[in-house]
Amino acid sequence: MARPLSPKLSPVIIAEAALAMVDAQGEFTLPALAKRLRVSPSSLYNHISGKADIIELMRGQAVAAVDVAGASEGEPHWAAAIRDIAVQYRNSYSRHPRLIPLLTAYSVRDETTIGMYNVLAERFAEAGFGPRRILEAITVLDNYVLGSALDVAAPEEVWDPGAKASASLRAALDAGLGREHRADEAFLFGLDLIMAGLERAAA
Amino acid sequence: MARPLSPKLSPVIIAEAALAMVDAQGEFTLPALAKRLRVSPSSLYNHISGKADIIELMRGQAVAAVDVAGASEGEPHWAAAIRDIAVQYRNSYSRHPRLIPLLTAYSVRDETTIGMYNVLAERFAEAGFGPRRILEAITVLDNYVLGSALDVAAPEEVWDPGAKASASLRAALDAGLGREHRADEAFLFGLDLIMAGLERAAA
DNA sequence: ACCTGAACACCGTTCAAGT
DNA sequence: ACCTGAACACCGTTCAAGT
Repeated sequence: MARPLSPKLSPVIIAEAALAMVDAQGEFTLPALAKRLRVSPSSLYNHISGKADIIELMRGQAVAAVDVAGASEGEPHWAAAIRDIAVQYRNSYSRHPRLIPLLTAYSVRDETTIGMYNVLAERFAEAGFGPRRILEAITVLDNYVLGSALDVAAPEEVWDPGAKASASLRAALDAGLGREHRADEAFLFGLDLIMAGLERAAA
Repeated sequence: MARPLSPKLSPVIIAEAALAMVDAQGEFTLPALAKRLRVSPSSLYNHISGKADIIELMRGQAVAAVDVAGASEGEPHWAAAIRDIAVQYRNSYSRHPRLIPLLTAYSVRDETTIGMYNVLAERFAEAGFGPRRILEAITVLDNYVLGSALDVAAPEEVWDPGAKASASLRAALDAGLGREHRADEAFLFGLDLIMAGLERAAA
């Protein structure tokens, strides 16, 4: 064996395989990942610096589909452009809900994400917000999107309080739980509350 | 050794020690926890069922200080009561920011948290929301609070895009970053956007 | 009932050796 | 440059043995 003619591995190949494992099982180990790639665990270290590195690669993979440019140029209204980015951002993560808990422990260096912050900042500036308010607005959106993405990842039992539910909570749970798009509808509801508030703040 | 006259351990003792470790180091292992408690690792299993159990105990510990009753009874206006709960809830978590990434992988069975959901549901019903809207509103608040708590936990470098920052983003970062209460102010800004939106939705 | 020590299967990472 | 196999220190959990 040793050194094959064409490499069996690459950062992208590793990230894709790891993401598939996380999607399926909610976690991954280096031995299992190596086995899936028909490779020895130590081989991975020729392409990545450790497990944390793989997690960062998965973040990039998940978010790569976000089209910041489209929202930035095509859309004339700043609020509509920002809303569009938030929706795309959240949808990227909800395609890999079980990845999110792994991401929360690490910081963001992903280019797509930073590109998104850039567009958001420019759009908020265009709306007339000052620097400090811009940082607050981006923070609010980021927090909300990440929290909402976590909601998709959370098991359904999060919302099963057993016998301790009040009548109002019980009715609410019965009305919404198990609905396929429950998390999506709640996300959009809240996003529109936030966007409406930001538009009023701008005026 | 063996069986001391009075037990050296209890779930609360274990949870407190584990929380102290997480606060200090961002993680904990059973061997290290056992060492801190001057006990053998296997002894822990007389009081807890595993590592996941300890994490759930820490969640309860962190959130125990939330006073749902006060907000529920004392406050006449539903929106003010709900806002107060959200603030308390978020503040509990931000006292232990490094705990949050550990929590996100597990579901909630904590009594305080469920009690909080109950009060929220009742208050929203009082405001005239229907069951489905109630579930959405609680979801929105929960997502936002958790996302905001994560923001406290995140290292400051999350917001360091290096040379890739646009002028608007750069200015925003300079204006806000490093400010002691940056995360708190952003949280309150967004919370008030959401609450204002909910009040308009109720009317 | 509660603690111990030995044991198990596993993990992430390093490194000399091979081509 | 890239893969292997052996090795290391460590982890979470189980369980028979002790009192």
